[in-house]
Amino acid sequence: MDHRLRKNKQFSYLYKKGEKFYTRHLILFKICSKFKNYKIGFSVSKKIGKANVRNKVKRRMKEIVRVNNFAKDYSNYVLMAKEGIENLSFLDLRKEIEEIFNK
RNA sequence: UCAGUUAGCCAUAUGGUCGCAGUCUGCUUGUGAUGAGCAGAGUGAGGAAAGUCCGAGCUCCCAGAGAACAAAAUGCUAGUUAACGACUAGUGGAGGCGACUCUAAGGAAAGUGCAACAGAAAUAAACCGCUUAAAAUUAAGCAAGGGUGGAAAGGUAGGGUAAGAGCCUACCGAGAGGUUGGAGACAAUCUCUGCUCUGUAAACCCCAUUUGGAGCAAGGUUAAGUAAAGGCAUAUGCGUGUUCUCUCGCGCCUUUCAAAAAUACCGCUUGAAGCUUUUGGCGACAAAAGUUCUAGAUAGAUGACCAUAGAAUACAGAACUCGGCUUACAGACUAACUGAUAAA
RNA sequence: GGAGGUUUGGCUGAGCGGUCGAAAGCGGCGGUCUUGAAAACCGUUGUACCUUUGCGGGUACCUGGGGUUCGAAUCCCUAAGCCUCCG
Repeated sequence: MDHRLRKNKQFSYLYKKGEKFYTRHLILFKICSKFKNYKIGFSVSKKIGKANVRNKVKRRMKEIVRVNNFAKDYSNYVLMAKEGIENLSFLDLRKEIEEIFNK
């Protein structure tokens, strides 16, 4: 099963209609899905850093969500990174993602 | 040993657990169509992948040929290259004790422009001066010294003179001509000319050489329109820098709407390719033989944890593909050479 | 990925290689007016370093670094930041 969001349309739909949660370095958009499946997309803007930094942040977020299985409900998510996230360690990032999914 | 110069090379490795993206094979299954799932095998970022500063391939547009103009680029010589504004070897110039490094390096006597302020004067000659005569003014001669400036009529020394001056001589510099060496840039040397003619071309320009435009978001396949509206207009129009000539073709341009539609597939990775050896060349590089196939995504693939070794913690992530240039960078290693000190 | 533009004082924004630390406006500060404020009018106003008891004076700075030129905000090279566009 594919659990990634890939279409530009789906992203803009979530940005418009989704429910928002904030922490210091993250924003989470959430909306209920009509299928019995969850999907999650990751967004890291150019403000965060150069290409290799952005890739690293995205990989870490993917890894954390996959290992800890945070996204359980049948919903669609977009996890957006804010400035400053590139300086967090792996463990700090995990704490923060845990926090935002508990909200 | 210390300080340096140049060239090259590496850019963590090995093992384990979970996970990602293509490819191939096998099995299962499905759609209007492309497919989807599981298992196994094997592959998976860089020296700069970056900046996009040059040059090419490739694709589309420009109807074909010729001429002129415009615009842009390059600028010592010879070579290398598919090509280049790159590279190599040299020449001239600048820097360094040296190894060596840097160099947008054609033309100012084709023409035009500009040179603020200062200074008497800026391409031009007399402010302070010097000398002689006369006597406090003037006349004649001079350009050595002072001062201004980035630049002031070749420089230094000697002779000469009323004072001076290439006025004369020697050396240096400059120009013209010859000879020799070199493929050439140019170098060496000889003779002649006492030798006015600033700087700027990274101002216009002149000379020589080169260049059609856009870029893979190019463009194509499937599917889907002989859709609608407006403007110009039947050759005096349009045809990708402009103009002209000949041949030729055709209506041309703009806007809006529709479809899963910035979609699916192709383009997409075998290429002026890499590696090894030999030969030619001072070198850039070329030729031959053998050998290898080694990313191809499209919200965009490499991460997390543990162990061992360790100097490796930097800069940094392919997006059609090559050749360069430029910029960023923790460090490790190798070779050759230079200077200083010490010892033999 | 590709193509282009731009950067000048606290902000906006002119600027012919020389009189330019730089026009003009907004803003700030001081004054006039007012019981007080606003508006209006008048004046003034960049930063850093050095020097001076102070007034004042000098040097550097037009995104950073080089170069051409006697002289650069302006011309050339190079790097950085910001902005726009694409079937």
